Amino acid sequence: MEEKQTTFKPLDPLLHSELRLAVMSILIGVVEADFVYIKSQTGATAGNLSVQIDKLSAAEYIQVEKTFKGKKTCTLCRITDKGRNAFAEYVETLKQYLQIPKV
Amino acid sequence: MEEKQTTFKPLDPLLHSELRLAVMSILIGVVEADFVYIKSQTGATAGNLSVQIDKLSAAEYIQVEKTFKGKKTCTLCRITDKGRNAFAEYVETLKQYLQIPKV
DNA sequence: TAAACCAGTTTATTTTATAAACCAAATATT
DNA sequence: AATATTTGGTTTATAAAATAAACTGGTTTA
Repeated sequence: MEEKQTTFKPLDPLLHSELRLAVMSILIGVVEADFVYIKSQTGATAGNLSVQIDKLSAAEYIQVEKTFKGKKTCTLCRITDKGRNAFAEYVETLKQYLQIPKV
Repeated sequence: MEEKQTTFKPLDPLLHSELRLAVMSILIGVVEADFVYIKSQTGATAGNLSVQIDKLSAAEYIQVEKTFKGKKTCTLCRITDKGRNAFAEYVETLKQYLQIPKV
């Protein structure tokens, strides 16, 4: 019987992405944020952001609501409980890699 | 004049990789480690590890020395000062994303 | 001496990230 | 009023990355 990977817990690939992590980082601190705001804060292109938001949404880490701001469309994002938990776990896992003591 | 990406500093792409980060995490804590040990600690395949070690080596984040252990070849790795600095900076940058206060 | 094994490397494949091109609606321009 | 421009995105094509499969050269074992 073979022993497996004792040391490093795998990192959630959905969160281990610069842009998706930045999006989650923003959303964890606010009630909600819209596409335009997230775009400005991250400096991402609209296309890239759109794709990454879709992925986070498909995983149910965030919830996306399409509304209007006056006459303009507005894409609102909120983190879900699942997303919050995943983020917290990602942070704890990463601490092992970064040699940062837990809590 | 346009304002750019105020909030998130870019993450060093060489370190923002699960396996390369694990390798650096190991090497930061020891004087040196060999290929076989790193492989066992990370659970990586030999091929993948070989490629990632090459990349870290090409960036001079680590130094690779080919020696022998008895009659067997032995690939020794050590972190460099450049690697140590890059790792430290990566950790600090990441803290922003993870909402962990700096020092 | 051939079969299996060890320590890796090289190459091919899959996955991922990213930007370019596009679209519909709203607003501004002549 | 027609047309040009901007806004808020989505879709698609391309570039880059991660990863495993296949391979190599030497070593031990049967």
